Amino acid sequence: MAKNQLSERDYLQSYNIHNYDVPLTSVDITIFTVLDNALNVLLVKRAQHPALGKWALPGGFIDLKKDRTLEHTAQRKLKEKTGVRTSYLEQVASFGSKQRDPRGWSVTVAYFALIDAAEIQLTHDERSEEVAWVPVKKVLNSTKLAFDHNAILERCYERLQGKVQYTSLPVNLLPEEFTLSELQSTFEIILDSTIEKKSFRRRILDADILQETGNMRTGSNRPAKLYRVQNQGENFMFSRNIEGPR
Amino acid sequence: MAKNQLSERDYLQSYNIHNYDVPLTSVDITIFTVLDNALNVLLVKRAQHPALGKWALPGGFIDLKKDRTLEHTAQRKLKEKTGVRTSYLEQVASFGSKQRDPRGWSVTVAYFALIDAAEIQLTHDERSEEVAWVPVKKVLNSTKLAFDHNAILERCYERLQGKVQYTSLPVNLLPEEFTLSELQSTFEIILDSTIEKKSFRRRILDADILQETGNMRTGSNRPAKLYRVQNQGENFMFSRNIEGPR
DNA sequence: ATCAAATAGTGGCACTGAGACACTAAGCTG
DNA sequence: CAGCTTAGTGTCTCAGTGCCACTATTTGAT
Repeated sequence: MAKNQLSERDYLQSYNIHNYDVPLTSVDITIFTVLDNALNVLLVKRAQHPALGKWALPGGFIDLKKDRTLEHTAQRKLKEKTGVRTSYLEQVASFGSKQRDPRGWSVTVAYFALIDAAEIQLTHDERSEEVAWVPVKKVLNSTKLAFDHNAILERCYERLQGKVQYTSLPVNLLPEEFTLSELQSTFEIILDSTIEKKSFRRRILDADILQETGNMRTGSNRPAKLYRVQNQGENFMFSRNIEGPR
Repeated sequence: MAKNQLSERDYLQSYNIHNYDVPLTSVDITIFTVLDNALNVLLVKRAQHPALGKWALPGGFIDLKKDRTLEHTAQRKLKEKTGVRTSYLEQVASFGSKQRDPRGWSVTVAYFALIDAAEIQLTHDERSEEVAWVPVKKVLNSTKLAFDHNAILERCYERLQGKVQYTSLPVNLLPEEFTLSELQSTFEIILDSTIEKKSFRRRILDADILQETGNMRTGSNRPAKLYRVQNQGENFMFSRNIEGPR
């Protein structure tokens, strides 16, 4: 073939993506937080076609100029909605099909993020989209999101629940200092089940994830030790699944 | 904005993807098999620019006409190289950046597949690419694959090793009937470590994944019971990690 | 002061599943 | 029949967890 006799340079010179049929490619983020003892997710009300007026996960197209990597795109989206820069961010899966977007074949790369709601205020962004925290349960039970965002949310939720079985991910939903009870409660909210106190404490403490800050949380009863994450934030493994008492 | 006063129909009518800067989007597959007591991966020698002449994971662009979903694209690629239709196929992650492809911003969705090498013969395909099984270890140690395919392979390998800790995935690398020793050996090859025989058998058997076929594998010593997968193939969970003896 | 309520945190036993490893079982070969 | 090889088992130990009752420390009401 003639093509193969071209040098790579000449080939690249003559290459023009606009000559090909390519899918739309975007990034969507499921941003979780804990609010009022429930796991919430950040939704935006679409201010543009398609699916105008519907609630959706925040997301959008890759900016070929500004974004260097997919993760960068995700971080940019996160920042636009929440103002948060540092946060736990993990790629979950990509969803692509001919059907999922009325504009045609499209692919979206889904991420999930964990943030401490207390630290941020939602950003009504320039396109004046509404932004809101909504309980995950409520969304899954009764909200029809734009595109296939229900399916994406479900997958992110599954992933979160799955990882919480054997990692300390939930620390990312709390402020820097927290008590073991607060942490346990966060685990319970995500797993939607109770955890036996002693087992939980043993596991967390034995895993050497946390370090005492020396401070105490005081309230209307016995004060509790405050902890912070040990090894610069990253998640850490346990040896077994967590199960609640029968 | 005027745009918001359009009906969705009019908006879609006027929408043309060629007016936007979009990334290239493709699908790549890491096809694993066990050959000569080693985990092998299928590589193709690129017959086209870019990276002409380099070894790469099989993959390619989404066919917007023929492919209905990403998974369909992956299956098509798998079929083109191996002729295999049914096989374990799992999406691993997407890799996207400005740098990874010299043609510009590109995203690839990586899958991995497990097949029984005995059942297939490699297809020297129409573009006359060379196709070969190569030991994973060898590739990771000493082969510079095209694009970021080394990183993709590593991630797929990690995912495989990870899942083998708590699922019965390796059954997908074996023929329909197999002995427990063969299965154990497959686990060991993937994990690159030995597993204690009794523990392995207890776990697999207690997990209720397998069913005896009634047949025996005979050889130059005591015959072994043959098993097949119980519940139509899907993987199944164990309760703990597998660890080799010290 | 004292006591109750509430949450923090611990002691300690039972159970389960995995590691270890020696043992038995059943075929083949010479 | 002895000896090799691989299949498959018996059983002890040990670690991590479930369970649940117990102690500890605070606030606030009486």
